[in-house]
Amino acid sequence: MSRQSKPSKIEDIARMADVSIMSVSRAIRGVEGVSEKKRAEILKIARKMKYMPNSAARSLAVANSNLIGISLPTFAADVFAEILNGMRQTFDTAGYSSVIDTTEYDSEAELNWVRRLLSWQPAAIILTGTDHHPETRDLLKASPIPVLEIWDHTDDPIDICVGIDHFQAGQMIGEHAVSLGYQRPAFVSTPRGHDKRADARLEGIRRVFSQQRAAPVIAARPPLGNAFVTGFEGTKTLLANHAPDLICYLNDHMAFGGLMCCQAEGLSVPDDIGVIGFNGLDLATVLPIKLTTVRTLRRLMGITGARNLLARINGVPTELSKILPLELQPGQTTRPQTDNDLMKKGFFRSSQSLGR
Amino acid sequence: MSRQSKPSKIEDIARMADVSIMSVSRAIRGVEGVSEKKRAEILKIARKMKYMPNSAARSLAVANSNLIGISLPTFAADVFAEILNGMRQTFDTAGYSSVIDTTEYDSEAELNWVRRLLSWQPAAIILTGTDHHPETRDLLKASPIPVLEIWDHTDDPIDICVGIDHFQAGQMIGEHAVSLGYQRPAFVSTPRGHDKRADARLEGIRRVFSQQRAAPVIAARPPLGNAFVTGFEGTKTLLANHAPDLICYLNDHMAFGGLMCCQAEGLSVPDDIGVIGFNGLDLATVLPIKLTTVRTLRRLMGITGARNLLARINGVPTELSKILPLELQPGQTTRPQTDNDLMKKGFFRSSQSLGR
DNA sequence: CTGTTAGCGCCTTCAT
DNA sequence: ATGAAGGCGCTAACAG
Repeated sequence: MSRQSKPSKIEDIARMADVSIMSVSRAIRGVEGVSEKKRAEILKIARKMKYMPNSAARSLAVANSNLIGISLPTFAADVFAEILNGMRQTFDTAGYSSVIDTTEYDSEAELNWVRRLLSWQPAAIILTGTDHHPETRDLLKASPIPVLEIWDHTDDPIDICVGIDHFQAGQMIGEHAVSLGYQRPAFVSTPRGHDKRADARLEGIRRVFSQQRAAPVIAARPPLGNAFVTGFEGTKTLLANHAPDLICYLNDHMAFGGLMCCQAEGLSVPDDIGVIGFNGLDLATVLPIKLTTVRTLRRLMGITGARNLLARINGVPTELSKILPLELQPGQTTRPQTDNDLMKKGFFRSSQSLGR
Repeated sequence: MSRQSKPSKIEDIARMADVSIMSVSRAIRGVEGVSEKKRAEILKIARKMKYMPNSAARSLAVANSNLIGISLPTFAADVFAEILNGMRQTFDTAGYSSVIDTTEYDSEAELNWVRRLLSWQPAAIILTGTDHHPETRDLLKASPIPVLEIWDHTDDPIDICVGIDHFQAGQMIGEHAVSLGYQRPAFVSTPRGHDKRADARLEGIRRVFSQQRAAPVIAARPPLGNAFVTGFEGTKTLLANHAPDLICYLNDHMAFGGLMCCQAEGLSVPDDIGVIGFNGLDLATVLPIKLTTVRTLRRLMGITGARNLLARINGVPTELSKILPLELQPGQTTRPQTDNDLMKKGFFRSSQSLGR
């Protein structure tokens, strides 16, 4: 096939339309400074000549671009896919393109990617979490580029952030578990230090159990892998070495793997053991029993983050730090909260009235 | 915070190092033409001055970039995430950045994205499937940019392709089902025309059943949504209106939703009804019974595609069209193939000996 | 090995 | 409303 000899540039169009280069530039960008008549004609000719702008040239001239960099830990988790979806839609309609990176939870990799991305003078950069390589922070702090940190929350963001409070999420789970009377909780997570948010949630649970029950929380840390599988395997080793009456999971996928393991081990949920997930994924809606979990507003998070970031790009003031609410969703994988109901009604008091 | 006054450029470094701009350019790019002594010194100064290259300027000068565009239907499917992972790793280490798009199965959206992307003179473009807007094809055919079509297969790719034969996959499922003696098959899919690959697989199943059993295949097409949920819902309406003895699913996630539905409806799998998935996802490994499915090599597909594409970018000859193998994995969600085993041993013959 | 020259395609600025 | 001149930062191509 005849591969296009040479793409046309605005100069070619200017020559064809018998106008100056500037008129073409203005016409194409849609800025004022050309009569409507001229503009229409120029655009017609541009279309006929299959004109395609050169973003590099434009970017060089204006010292920025319509690229937005997005760094995620991984694609292998619906959670980030959903956040991403919410953002991409917003950016896409605003004319931005997404340069995406997956760090696999490696801050060095993130740093290298940020470096490469900055060379494109992107319109903005989005990072997952608030835990980055110090040089990444320095680099971004020193640049005029808007930065959004998403999913986690901090009082000291690089620029702006939208997320949830993972420690509080852990506390929420802990409070609920305590209110249901659980005594020997466990948490199936990822390798230590791998995911700061996971660690924060575990700390939240621990805080509550240590304060209100003086009980430890056993942490199981299966090796990395598919979430369903790590949930399954983590539970298996956990049950082999301990006798928890409740297992909390890093997320719903792992909780599902855990449920399958309990079933395989002949344990009945919630009679023999309780299970709590995290995120409130759609997966849970098809299960025969409703999963106790914490609902996170992932899509909203993506949309909110994108909106705030766009505002910042356009110089409009916006909230620098936004925390999204969490909602504990009691299900059938934990024991019913009869006692708790009674307590609420004031029949008797328990340790619950102590905490927080 | 003091936001960097003005990023340094190679000219600044040249001045500092007391050499010409070109020496700096060569030193930084790592090309020959500078003495090692000079290079070392230049790099040291560059680091000290926190030099950061300007990709737009480079791109403008050399008329290409190290951006690679990747278009996927959606993130909401592990399948594409896995393919993407395989690719990204390869590209990343080769120094490319990924500009990613999700079309949500809309060819117009894909076209618009391709247009925007082309303005960056990317090193390559990757599209999912072989079914595109005609203008997308024209645009890409006319450009000198390498194009990879992935996941599906065609004899007439835009440029090169790596994928599987979805029609053959359907036939594989059909053959297996026929060999197990199923008579009233159904297929739970997506809305008609939404996903060409889904349609191709259905056709493959239909071909086999019509040839070897003169039996139709009922197609259920639940509205779009979460795969687990659509699998569940599609099965529900299917069972309300028909009495299939086998349900094939678009993918393992939907098959899982279907299994949950069967359970909810009081049907025993595989005694009352058979279930076949697609892809061989890790999810299946944690289920109490092994899912009958077709294994696809998604990660390999990503890696192979990336490798071939890199070769093409570098002008090295590579295979233009690669089909990856499929493997039917018999599981416990379809009835055991005793009869079939007997047939293999030659005890008696059946319609099986007719086809193919 | 080193430096000079002349763009790459577009946009800002300043004339008219 | 229109156009001319100059530059964005970098790199081929050529000259020493």
